[in-house]
Amino acid sequence: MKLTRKEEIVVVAAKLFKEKGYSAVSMRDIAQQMDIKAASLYNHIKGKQEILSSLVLHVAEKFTNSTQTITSQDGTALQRLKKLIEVHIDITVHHADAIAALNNDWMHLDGQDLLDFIAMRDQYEENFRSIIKQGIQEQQIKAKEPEVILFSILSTLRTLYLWNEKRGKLEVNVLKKELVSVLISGIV
Amino acid sequence: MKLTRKEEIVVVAAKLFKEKGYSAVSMRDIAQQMDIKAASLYNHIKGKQEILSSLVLHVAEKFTNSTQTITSQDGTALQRLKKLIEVHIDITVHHADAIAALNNDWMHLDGQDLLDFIAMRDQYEENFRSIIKQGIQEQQIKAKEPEVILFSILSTLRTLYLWNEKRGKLEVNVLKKELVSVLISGIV
DNA sequence: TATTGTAACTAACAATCGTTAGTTTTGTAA
DNA sequence: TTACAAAACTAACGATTGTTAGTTACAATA
Repeated sequence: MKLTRKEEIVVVAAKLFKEKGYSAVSMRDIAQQMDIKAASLYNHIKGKQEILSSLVLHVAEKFTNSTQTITSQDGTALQRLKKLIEVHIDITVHHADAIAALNNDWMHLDGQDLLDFIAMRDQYEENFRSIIKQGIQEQQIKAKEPEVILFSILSTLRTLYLWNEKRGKLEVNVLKKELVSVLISGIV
Repeated sequence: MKLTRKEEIVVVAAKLFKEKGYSAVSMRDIAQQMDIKAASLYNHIKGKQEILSSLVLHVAEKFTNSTQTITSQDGTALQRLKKLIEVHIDITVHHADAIAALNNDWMHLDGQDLLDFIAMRDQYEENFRSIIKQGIQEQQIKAKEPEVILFSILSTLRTLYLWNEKRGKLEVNVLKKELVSVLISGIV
């Protein structure tokens, strides 16, 4: 599929944001990477903020929709949790750069974009939390602090983008299987 | 213990860096937070870079020294792993803001500081990795991909600083016990 | 061929950046 | 009270920031 010029800009910017963060990347940096002048970017985008919000909100929607779907379908808590991990890996593999911005640069969103993001993130976490609590109630999951379990799994999934480059040799399906096993059954 | 004026600046800056990242925080922001003018900061520090390197290198040394100590002492792989998690929690609780910079702003170090940091980080990871491999060899740890186990535990520990605020009610010793259990024995 | 839309350009803007120089205030010790 | 050092100040610097205005190059369409 062919990208529009705007999409090209967003892709290039995402790669730079991942390296140095949103604030440390100038419009001139982005332009240089595309072999044009900074002013030319404005033929395609409204401003720097629009690049960030395109990047972050798009992938945030993916995550929120995924958890929403999984929560609404039936299945045991463990089946849902497994599915959640797998979906997370899929999205990460295909949108690693955007996830970097989602993790590290979301606070530079402004106005309604920021509010929308926070709402989506909260909803996402709440869905995740309810699955864990369901699992504890059904005695499929150990009765540990739900927040400790939530945090532990979530932080691993969120940081997966950093590790995706070094994945290299490891095939996606193997990664899914191993990570599901480690996160759910532990390492002993 | 009373802080020097320089240390005060570093503490204040760390808090701001945590919120918006190193690049998005100006010297005027830091000065304002201390109720002085930006130029006055330079009576105590050489520049913005020095704030960052004080912050990051100091806590990086703590981590590297801890793993080094644990690796050099005797004990089974699991005992070491448990100790490693506990030490990580201790450092996080006392230096949450510095860890934010260590995680998110290390790439803005320059020159020798950057090289020193990378060297310490690599050594730290290598120590961690060797403990896991030792555990697999001794059949105390499941024969999963070592990198998956390493990454999974490490990303949880590294992101702990984000979660430390919400910890609130949860006492440190309880957190240690629960997190060790979740990371090592899983959740089922 | 003439027209039109896309996408590049040059030049410049006001604002903010980290930082320096030189000066004044403040607190402490002689 | 005087002397000195610490720590603040004002004013300004050159560089870089995101962005705008106006113009030009080029390809597709009528």
